[in-house]
Amino acid sequence: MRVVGDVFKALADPTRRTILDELTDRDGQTLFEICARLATKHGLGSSRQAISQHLDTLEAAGLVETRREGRYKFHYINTTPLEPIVQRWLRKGSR
Amino acid sequence: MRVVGDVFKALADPTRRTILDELTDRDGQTLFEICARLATKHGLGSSRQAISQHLDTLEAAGLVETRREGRYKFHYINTTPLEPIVQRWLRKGSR
DNA sequence: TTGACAGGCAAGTGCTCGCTTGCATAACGT
DNA sequence: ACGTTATGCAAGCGAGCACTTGCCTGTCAA
Repeated sequence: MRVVGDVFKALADPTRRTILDELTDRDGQTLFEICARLATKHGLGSSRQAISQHLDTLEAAGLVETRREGRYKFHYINTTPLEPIVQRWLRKGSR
Repeated sequence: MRVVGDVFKALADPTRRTILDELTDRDGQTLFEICARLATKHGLGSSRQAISQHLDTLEAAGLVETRREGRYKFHYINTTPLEPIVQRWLRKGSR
């Protein structure tokens, strides 16, 4: 069962936010692609297992969806859970 | 120094999100008011010190601003840091 | 079939976080 | 002045989290 708090917990970690940045820049990357580009472009030295667990967390929150193809697993960002999150407090406050 | 990650960390805890709900419903409450209304309306049995620390976290993130008046300290919600947070990934992905 | 490649599973570790506990400070009423 | 009310500060504890380590499964090319 997926709850709202999972989205916030997934966004709490800076590495996971950078992963979402990467998938925003180039959608549908594999695990190894993400590892390589995080190291080069963002200067993060996270291991493969660490990033794999981060992707699991993001997938559990519904922010990342995956597609298997042979021995490759492609990761796609899904921004659907993002919008209603903040609107919760913006409705009455803004305008 | 206030960083972007503080906002996400502040939103990661369900109790702090409920506090923001309460301040959205009635802005400018004191610490004891928030404690009482969290207990009655939301069924949360958090102690005074716990909520005080949560308010410190929210204030450090810029989501809550305070105003001293005598022995009372009023807490006001500030939704300004909220909007640019999610827009970061919604730009390219949605629409 | 053998080896290399892409990814998964699970136990253990160190650190952070939420919460408690206990005492301290400051403002107000009487 | 005294007690009460509203809040602050700081050390300590237990649970959760990010990360590592080690091994295992499945896929493809030669």
